Amino acid sequence: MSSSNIRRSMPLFSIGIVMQLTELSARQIRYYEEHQLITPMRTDGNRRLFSLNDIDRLLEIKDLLEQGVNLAGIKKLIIVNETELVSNKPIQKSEEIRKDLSDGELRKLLKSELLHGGRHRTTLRQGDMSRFFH
Amino acid sequence: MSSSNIRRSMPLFSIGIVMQLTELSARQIRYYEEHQLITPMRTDGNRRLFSLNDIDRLLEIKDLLEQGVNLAGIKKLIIVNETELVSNKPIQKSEEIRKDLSDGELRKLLKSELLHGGRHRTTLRQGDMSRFFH
DNA sequence: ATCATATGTTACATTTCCTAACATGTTTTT
DNA sequence: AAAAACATGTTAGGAAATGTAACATATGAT
Repeated sequence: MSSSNIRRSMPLFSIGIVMQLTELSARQIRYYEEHQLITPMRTDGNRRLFSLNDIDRLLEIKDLLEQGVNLAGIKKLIIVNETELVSNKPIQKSEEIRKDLSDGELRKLLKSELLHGGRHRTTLRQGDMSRFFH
Repeated sequence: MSSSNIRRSMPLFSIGIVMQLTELSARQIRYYEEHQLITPMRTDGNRRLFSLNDIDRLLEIKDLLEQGVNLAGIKKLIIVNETELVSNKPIQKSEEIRKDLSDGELRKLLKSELLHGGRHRTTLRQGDMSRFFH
């Protein structure tokens, strides 16, 4: 870790200062911590201590919230950004959760669809069709 | 544009078929279009026609929604992904919207904070402090 | 041409997420 | 010790995503 990163992650600020710097309420700041968007250090007396990275993160959160993004989305965006910055590599296309449909099933559906203009009731699971159209 | 991309963006499917393939309601699909997450073609009679790209996009939307991301967040994530895929370059750090604080103002605050442990009431706009800690 | 079905649009009802407000106890400062 | 700042918990209110329903238009089959 570079010396600048060490400095930027050094716990420095109380929540009161962070409130002023970010114009967020204490409630909001704690709420974002509760949802693991920031993880400030703690003093012996259990007070939060925020680093410059925490503050930047909070400003980014505030920015995205004002654009209507919710916490779940912000979390993903932050992770993407960090992965980017670290690896400098393209992001892995959103997890391939799509359940597979057998080639046969899907070909039949498509053929039927294209021929008849579709008037059937087959219940289908979601599937990625990219294999069929290169 | 490659021939495969042409094929993947060819308008093929009615909303009924897309409902089956994605297990989304028509209401949902139209809602996502309303919020410009997809832009299917239209027939002369104003019926929607979806491409394979539209379907993949819808599956991605469904996936992210199930993970709790709202539409604003999905829009940003999709844009990020597409930018990635096209440029294959790291993403630009989320727009530098942060209003500047004069160096003097901020230095004064930090000094006061570090020295006194902060007991002041200055109203501050949000600012990026990275200039002060390299 | 007619009929049945799919789709389009619009409006209202319902549920979940984020914020605000308050209460209470603990730590820190002076 | 008294005051200020902070921690945690609970509660209530407003906005977003979806369901549902009503009615009009388009499409395809016979």
